[in-house]
Amino acid sequence: MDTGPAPTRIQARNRAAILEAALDVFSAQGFRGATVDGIAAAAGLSKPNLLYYFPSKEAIHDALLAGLLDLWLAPLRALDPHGDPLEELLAYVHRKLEMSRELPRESRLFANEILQGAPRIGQALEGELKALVDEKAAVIAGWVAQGRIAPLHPRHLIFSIWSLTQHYADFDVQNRAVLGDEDPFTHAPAFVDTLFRRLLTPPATG
Amino acid sequence: MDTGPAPTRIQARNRAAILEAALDVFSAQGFRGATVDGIAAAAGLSKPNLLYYFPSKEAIHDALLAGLLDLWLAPLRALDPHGDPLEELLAYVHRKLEMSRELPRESRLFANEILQGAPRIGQALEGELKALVDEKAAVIAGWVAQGRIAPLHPRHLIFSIWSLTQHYADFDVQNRAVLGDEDPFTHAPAFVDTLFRRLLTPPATG
DNA sequence: GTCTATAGCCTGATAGAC
DNA sequence: GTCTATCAGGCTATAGAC
Repeated sequence: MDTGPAPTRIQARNRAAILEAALDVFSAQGFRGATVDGIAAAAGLSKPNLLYYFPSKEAIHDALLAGLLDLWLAPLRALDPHGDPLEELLAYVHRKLEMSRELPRESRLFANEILQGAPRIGQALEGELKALVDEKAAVIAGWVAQGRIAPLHPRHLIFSIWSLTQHYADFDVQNRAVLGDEDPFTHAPAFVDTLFRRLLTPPATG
Repeated sequence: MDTGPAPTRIQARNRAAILEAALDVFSAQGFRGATVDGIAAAAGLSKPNLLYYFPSKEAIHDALLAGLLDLWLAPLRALDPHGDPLEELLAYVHRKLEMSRELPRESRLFANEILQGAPRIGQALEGELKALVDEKAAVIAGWVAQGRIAPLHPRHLIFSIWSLTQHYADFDVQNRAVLGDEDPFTHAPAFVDTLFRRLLTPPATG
């Protein structure tokens, strides 16, 4: 009854520790910069032991990216076509900014992958990502057509939300160098709120 | 008269070819992902011949980054305190966007370095970059105080200009995946122009 | 100045004892 | 399941001929 292939508690724990350590290392050093030894050390395992759980370095990386995409798209997926346009979009912006604060390693892992030409998730970008953006861009275009938000290019609006919010994770080192003692996240929420409020609010008719 | 250490025409040409090739390779694969062999092949030289011109792989990378920082800061440096605020800032935005279009490799080289914690240019960020941003942020704060542009956090404004414009270089693959056949740069200038115009224009007084 | 050949190191992955 | 020991390949850099 206990000799089957059911995953042990230890197995689950070690797999999780490996993925956690790998996220640390891959996001900070990129795929090529990372070493299996480094990941194993960070996970508290020996190198061969790590390779008992994952067949290769690439398999660890793939497992991370596969789990990441859904997490990354969730906030956009949550954009409600039947909600108030300005509220929905601002809520999306704030969720994304919160993710940059809480999950900067995930953001950097993603940025590393895109920056180097998306060799491992290019297909997902053209498939899953494009489909979702198409769907939500149509919603935004509808809001524009109804005059409920100011006129703008829906897909570039989405790009601007991605770039502004993820910048606070991906370029954190630079932001801190410029700001000195001030934490970048102290004023970021108010700033992006102001920016998108002014961008999206249609001019008062009269 | 020709036995001195004066650099030959061939020397200058080969050095330039190496830096050009290195920019290709480093920006696409990161420092660790790049190989000296790959750079040498792209430059049309043998590996030992390349190492005759630069003592090490790191020396090539350093030479690239050193030449890059001034180029990268030039548009912000050109912001004229005595010009029209909205015009000056929009001109800055468009210069940066133009650089993303014309020099995407430089943008990606920089992004790779920042993303991985700026191990090689951290000092320049806290020195040269911070000093320039401090200076220009004071100019922007003055414009805000005079009511010539809408109130906002000057340094976060600068962050937003960086992130929005550089996004078109660094995340180009993703943008193209989402847009399909449409070139990202077709509508980018109009979009960022609209965005910053709405952000910066003070509400009409009445 | 440019090449071939190679030294020496690092790294991903495996063998095999326990 | 976990370890020590090690292989095999790829990499940076150098030696030495031309």
